[in-house]
Amino acid sequence: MSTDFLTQLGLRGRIAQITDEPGLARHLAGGVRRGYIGFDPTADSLTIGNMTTIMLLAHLQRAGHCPVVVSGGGTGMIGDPSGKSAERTLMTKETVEHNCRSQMRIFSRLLDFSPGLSNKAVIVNNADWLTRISYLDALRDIGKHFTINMMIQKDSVRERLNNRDQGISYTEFSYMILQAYDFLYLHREMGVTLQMGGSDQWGNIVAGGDLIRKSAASEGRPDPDAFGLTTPLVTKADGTKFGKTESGAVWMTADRTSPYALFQFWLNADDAQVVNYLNTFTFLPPERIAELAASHAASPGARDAHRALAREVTELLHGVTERENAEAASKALFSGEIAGLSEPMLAEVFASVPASTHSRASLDGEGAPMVDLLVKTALASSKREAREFLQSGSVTVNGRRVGPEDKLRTVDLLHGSIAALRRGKKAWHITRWA
RNA sequence: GGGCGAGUGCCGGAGUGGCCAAACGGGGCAGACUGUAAAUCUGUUGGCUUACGCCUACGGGGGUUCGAAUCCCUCCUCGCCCA
Repeated sequence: MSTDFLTQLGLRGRIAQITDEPGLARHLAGGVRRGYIGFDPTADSLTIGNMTTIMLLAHLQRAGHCPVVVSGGGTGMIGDPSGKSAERTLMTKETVEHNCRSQMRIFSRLLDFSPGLSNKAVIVNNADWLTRISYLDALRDIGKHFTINMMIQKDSVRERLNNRDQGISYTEFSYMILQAYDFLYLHREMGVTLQMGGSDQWGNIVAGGDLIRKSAASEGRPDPDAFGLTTPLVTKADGTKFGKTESGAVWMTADRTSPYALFQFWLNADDAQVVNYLNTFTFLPPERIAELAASHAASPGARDAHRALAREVTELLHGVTERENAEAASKALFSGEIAGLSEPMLAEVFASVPASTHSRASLDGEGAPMVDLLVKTALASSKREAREFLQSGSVTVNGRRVGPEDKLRTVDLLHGSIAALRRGKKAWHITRWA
């Protein structure tokens, strides 16, 4: 199809580790291959952290291969100890199932599931096979191939073993075996030969490959093709957690993170990371990214790269229309000149910004105190905090700065019905008064 | 099953009868500077109150005391060691 899968990922700096690079390259060149990534059903949506690995599948498909999404309905009932400092609470079966189903809508945005396609994307749920194997079979057929010695070498396990306050349960300890079995099962039943994931999954991925080889060996079969590839975990410039904002994680669905919020998130990306993000979260060709990098280096203040990043990702996840709205809102809001906008234009711009409607009568007489308004619109979490914001001059109404004693009156309304509240530089809330 | 130890705010982590809404660090938020960036500096970070102050909080419940995060009992959870 297009560029070779590994080459493409290499150009983008998306490869952390590969089990057998030359081997995998040869293997991929030899035909349409199937590669999979597992996703934990810990929520009914996925975050942009998960997006980094979904993009691996997307690139795989674009290179002509077949991506397989494994929804962790089975493993999700156990919980992966990787990267977790504490034992997790088990989710109910119902929650896990609901989350699995709900996540499917996301994959269809980035992967092509068209029935006619020869390398169409496939989605499976590992609950389908994991819930069927018996404990005894698992111990005999799978457990035999794992030594405890090897398992306790794993970083995530070792950390928990050495931790004075947090142990690891047998349940989570066994997680690796389940994930390895996934790979084995997919290899046997669907001809999947590649497992991918974030670099924190390296241990689990290697274990899967080992299991495939060992069980083939024990049955006297030749060495099967089983490869592993991991992608670097995305971090912020300072190496801290990525994908968090004031309101929590950045999600891939509009019900949790609005297209506008998503757009803003990328627009505000650290300079040092923009190019990396472009490579990771967009399909823009490396040449185009190089151009953007050059333009950013030449004039960082213009933030062409940020804008391109925000546009690409928002469009990818929410479509053209939503992206246009988000972009228009962003532009209007931060140019500061909302007061000059026409009413229909305002409506369009604000469609993607948090909004609420209030009773016009409450503005009569004295007017509505700003303090209360900030709390009502959730721009402040308490009156005390609201006062703090007002005092420090971080709040504006329709572009005009307001103080702790100020009240909103009918005459302040834009077009007779709208008050656009802004706290700090980035937090907006539109109030309508009817 | 037995012995020992731990459970504090978003996180880490002090505090071991009143001076504790709780040191310190991180994170968050806001302000300044800028480019809706980073770094830096400043402020702030349980709730109500203009404020004096009040209320809720240190795993759950009960108790001792004028007064408890701090002492006692009990339950829960977790860790370590022994079996």
